[in-house]
Amino acid sequence: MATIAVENYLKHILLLSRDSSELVPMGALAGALSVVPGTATTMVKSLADEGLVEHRPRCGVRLTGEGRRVALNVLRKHRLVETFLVDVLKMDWSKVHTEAEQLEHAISDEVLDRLDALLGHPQSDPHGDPIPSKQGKLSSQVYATVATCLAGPNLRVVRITEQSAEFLQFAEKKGLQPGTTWRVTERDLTGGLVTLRRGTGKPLALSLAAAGNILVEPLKPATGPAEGE
Amino acid sequence: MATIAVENYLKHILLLSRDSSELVPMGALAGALSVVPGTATTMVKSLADEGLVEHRPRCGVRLTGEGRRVALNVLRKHRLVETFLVDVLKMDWSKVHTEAEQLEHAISDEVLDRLDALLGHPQSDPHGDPIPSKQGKLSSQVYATVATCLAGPNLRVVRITEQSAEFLQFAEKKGLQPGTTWRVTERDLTGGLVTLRRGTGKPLALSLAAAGNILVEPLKPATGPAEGE
DNA sequence: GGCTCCTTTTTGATTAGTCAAAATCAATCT
DNA sequence: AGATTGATTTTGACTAATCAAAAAGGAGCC
Repeated sequence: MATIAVENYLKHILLLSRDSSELVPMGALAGALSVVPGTATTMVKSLADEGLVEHRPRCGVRLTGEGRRVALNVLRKHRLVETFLVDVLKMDWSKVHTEAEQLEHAISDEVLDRLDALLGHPQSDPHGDPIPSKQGKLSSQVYATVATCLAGPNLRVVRITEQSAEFLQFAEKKGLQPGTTWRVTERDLTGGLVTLRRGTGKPLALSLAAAGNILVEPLKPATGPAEGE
Repeated sequence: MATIAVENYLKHILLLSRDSSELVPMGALAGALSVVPGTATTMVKSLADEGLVEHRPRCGVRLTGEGRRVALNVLRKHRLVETFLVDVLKMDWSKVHTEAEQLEHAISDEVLDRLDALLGHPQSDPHGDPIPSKQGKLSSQVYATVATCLAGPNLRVVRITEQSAEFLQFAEKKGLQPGTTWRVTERDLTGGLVTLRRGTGKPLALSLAAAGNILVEPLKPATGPAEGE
C-alpha cells in the first residue's frame, strides 16, 4: 500500500499538471507539498523506482499510468469526502478541505463506493471541483473565470479554484457558492477590479486575483448545453 | 498532536486495563500492538516523558489523566465510526473494525461531534461496546457471559467482545447480534459446550471459549431494571 | 566566451518507529 | 543458596521522510 506521503506526492503531481504528458517542475511540487526542493527530489526518485512516476532530471516529473490511477483514486476520495462533510454533516464549506486532506488517506475503497452511492454519485464537490469517476475519468471542462468575463450576461458560478479556508470563508460570506447566478457590471482592468451583482442585490467588488479563482459558465448557452468534453 | 502510533499505544493500554489504576504488563501491550517487546518499552518510555503514561520498569504501564483523556477520545472516535459505518453506510458488521482502526486517527473532534449528533448520540457501537461520552465517561457495566449463565431464563445479547472478522462473521450468520434474545438450553461443562436457542428456532451449540465472548443480561430483571452504575 | 542567477540535485543529519538479539532482572524450583 | 525460566530492557541497526546547506547544471546576458 502507498504511504500517506506517497499518496500526497502523486495527488499533487496530478493537480499541478493540466494534461498527463506535462512535466511538473520540482520546485512547484516542493512548494505545493511544503517541503524543501531536496526532499521532493529524493522522494520523486523513489517514486520513479516504484514505477509510479517518470522523473526527467532537471526538467520535472509526470505520472505513469499506474501513478495516475493511484492519484485519481486519492482525489476521488478527497472530493467525495468533502461532499459528504458538507451535504451530510453540514460542515462549514471552508473547513472541509483540511479535514478531507486527512480522511482521503484513511478510507477504504469499499467505504468510498458506499459514500458515493449515499451521496447519489455526485459529479462535483462543494467547491465545484470535478470528482473523478470510479473508472478514473476526470472531467476537464475548461471554464471562464470572472476575471475574464465581459460585463453583461448572466453567469452561473461553477467552481472555486482556491482551497484556502480564508478565501472560501470570504466567498461563502458574499454568497459566491457554485450554482449562484451573477453578472459583471463593471470591469476596471487598470484598477484591477471587477464588480459583480447578484440580481438586484448590492454590488460586490473583487480584485482580478480573486476573480480569477471563480469559474463561471454563461447562463443560457447560445448553442445548447455542451455535454462535457 | 499525538501521532497515530501514540494514539494506538494509549488506546490499547486503556483497553487492556479494567480500571485506571491497574498496570498493564509490557508483554501484553506489545502483543496487542503486534510489536516486539523492546519496541513497546522504547515507546512507553517516550510516552512517559510526555506525561501520557506512568511507566513502572519491569512491572508495567498505566495511563495518566491526560493519557486517559486522549485514549478515551480515540476510542470514542473508533466506536462512533463503527456505528456510522453500520447504521448509515450499511456495511458488514464484521468489516467495520479494521476500517475504524484507520479512521479513528483521521477524523477531527468537530467531525466526531457531528457524527455523534447524526447518529443520535448512541450509547454503544454495533458490537455492543460502550461509547465513551464526550466528557470521557465510559460505562463499565459488568455483564455475564453466555459461558457462565445457567440454563433457563431468557437472555438478551448486549455485546460481543471479540473484534476478529472471523468471529463476528460467525456471530452474524448465527443471528447473535446485540439485542437478540436467547436462552441456554444445555450446559455441558465437561464437554465444554453450551447450547442456546432463540425462541423455537433450532439449537445452537457454542464452545465455552466462544460463549465467553458473548455478554448478556437477564431479560426481565427480578428487582426492576438497574440503572447502570 | 565567460558570468550570474535560479533551479535542481547531492550530501550529511535528524526524528519516529520499528526489529533482532544480547543482556538484565526477578521469581520460582529444587 | 544456586540454577532455571520467562519477562523486560538495552543495544545496534534499519527505513521512511524530512531539513539545511553545499554542489552542480543550465539559461540568458554582457
